[in-house]
Amino acid sequence: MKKITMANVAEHAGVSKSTVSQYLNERFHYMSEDTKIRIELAIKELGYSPNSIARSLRQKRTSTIGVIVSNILHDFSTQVVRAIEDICNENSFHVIICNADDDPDKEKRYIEMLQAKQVDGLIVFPTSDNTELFQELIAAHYPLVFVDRVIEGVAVDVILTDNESALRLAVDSLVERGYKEISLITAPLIEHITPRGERKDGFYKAMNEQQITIREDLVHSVQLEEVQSVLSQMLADEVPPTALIAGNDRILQEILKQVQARGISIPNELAVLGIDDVRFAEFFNPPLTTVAQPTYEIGKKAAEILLHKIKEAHTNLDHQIYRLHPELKLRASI
Amino acid sequence: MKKITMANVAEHAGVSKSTVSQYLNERFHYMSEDTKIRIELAIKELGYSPNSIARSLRQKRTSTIGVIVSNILHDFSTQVVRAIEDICNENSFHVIICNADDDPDKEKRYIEMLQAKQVDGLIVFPTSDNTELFQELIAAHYPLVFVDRVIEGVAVDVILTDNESALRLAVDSLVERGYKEISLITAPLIEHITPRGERKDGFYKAMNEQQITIREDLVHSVQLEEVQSVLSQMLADEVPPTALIAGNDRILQEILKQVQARGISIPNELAVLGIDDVRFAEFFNPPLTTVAQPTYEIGKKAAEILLHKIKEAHTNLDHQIYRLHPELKLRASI
DNA sequence: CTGAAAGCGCTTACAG
DNA sequence: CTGAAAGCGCTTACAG
Repeated sequence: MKKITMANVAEHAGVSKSTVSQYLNERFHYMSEDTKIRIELAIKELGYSPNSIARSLRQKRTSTIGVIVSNILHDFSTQVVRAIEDICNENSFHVIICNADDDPDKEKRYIEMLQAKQVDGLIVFPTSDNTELFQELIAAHYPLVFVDRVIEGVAVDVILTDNESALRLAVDSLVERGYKEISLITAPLIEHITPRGERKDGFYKAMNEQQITIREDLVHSVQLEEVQSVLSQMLADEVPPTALIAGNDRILQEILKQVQARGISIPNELAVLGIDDVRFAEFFNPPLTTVAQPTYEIGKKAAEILLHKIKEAHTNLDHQIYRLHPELKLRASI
Repeated sequence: MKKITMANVAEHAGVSKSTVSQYLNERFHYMSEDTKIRIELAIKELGYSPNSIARSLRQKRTSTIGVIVSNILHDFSTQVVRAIEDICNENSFHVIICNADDDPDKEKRYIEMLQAKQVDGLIVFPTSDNTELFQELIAAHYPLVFVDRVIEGVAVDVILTDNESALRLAVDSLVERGYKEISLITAPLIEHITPRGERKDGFYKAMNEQQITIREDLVHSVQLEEVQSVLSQMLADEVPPTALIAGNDRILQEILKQVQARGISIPNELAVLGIDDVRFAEFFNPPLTTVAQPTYEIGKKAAEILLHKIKEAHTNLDHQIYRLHPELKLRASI
């Protein structure tokens, strides 16, 4: 079966390619009913389907956007992506998803790949090492939106959780219940990744507001692999923490592994509160109290802003940081 | 910033477009060192990046494959997709992922969209209502591979878990531990979806081999929303089940919700075994025994077969069903 | 109301 | 060793 092209349809219907093209693009202004029917029939009989590659080349747009997530293993990413897809579907846009695995080189290659594929715009959960590349894109008025992370020196719209609020919700709900020896474990700060820093800052602020003494030995920013040992160490302390805040879903999982292995009873022996409303929170034993990020809203907003930029003839360079509000999911682990 | 094209580079370097194209495609056979350097420089100075849309139009291939998953909410899908991406990356292929949400219409639209985008091949977790469309693709020698589901009348390679083995592993491990009142809950069979049917068949076979009487009132194929009521009903029975097999990850979650709500103790009051090694199995309380599908191997095999077909000049129509072996993850819930 | 022609940015056989 | 020319399958201004 050879590929059927517009030329074949035109010939079969006895009209010109231009007319077929008009038909496909629903520009029926002056088209006679007869022509319309003949083209419709020809398309059906030949089983024609248009080549959008050719169309994109000519039109210089692809109706496709690219999404580069920093790490697809976080539930946060999948949920945000889901929302982006919904909004794009509604607007007849397609989405290509790439996973940078928190690797700036991979991120760079994906940006180049997506540019080569002529996507109309980009939503990125950025790493912090491609600042220059991002600046170039912005200088070229290329539609770009960041999610989750603010990069210094990159003047672009960013949509993220209000991380300080998230930690205030967490700390306040623990303090209300009388917890004082509160520990926070986040991923490493060295990489200057926004949520981590903001969550730590938020933690300090909220603790101060509650006038709880912060014990520096209970605040850790470590790699996933180190969570276990940091935790063992803290639990072996003379005055161990009575409550634990997990900075994200994967840290929470590490914590729960140890809780399980040691048979620690939640919340009697240790209260556990996670940032990110993991899927198993509801039916875990006990059900886990979490702070849910507004993932759907973040994805929705990011897609809406990006599509708006794409539709504008000339993207203006205004930009803004949108902090969306998290929600406490009070369950039984604190 | 205007888009730089190959013509600009050629002019800047003082050579023809053909030569630039040769350079980009690393056909250096006869190219003088001088020319090479001039082109290299021109590319850098102008910040040129090739337009792969134009390239694809000319070459009639995109080095991109499409993947249509039946339902992205299953961990199974994400894991298989991850493997597909890895293999494609290694082979410089790109992947466009679409989620059909178990909706044949959506599936059809995605197939058409991906065809329009001229993807070089398709990996599909098929619904059973687009038989004709699939047959057309095959008749046209279009590279196609199915994952997870066999569709009657569609002669194509299928990669899936050996579902009968999966249920034999499940049943045998329960029987070994003395369980006799074993219940199975799967998703509805009406849709003729392979794993569901095979798992049920596998259950019957394994139970017979073990010479355990099958109680039909403990075998259910129901919608996700009905899992709760079916379960309540069974547990209220005079002789309630002592062990429960969840046909997939989402059914398992429904079961665990009820277990949690009623404070049922696992495995003392009820043993629970899930098909699909969910991420929380390891640190759940108690850790959950599961049968893990060989997700990575399935994705890898599917991608390898598809890429092989794409590289063959003329796809032959041989086809085969590959059943890959599942693995029992023995933990503490049985 | 419809068609001929140019052009999107590449690649590739062919000529020299 | 390099270039001129044709063509991939569309869209679009323009002419009639």
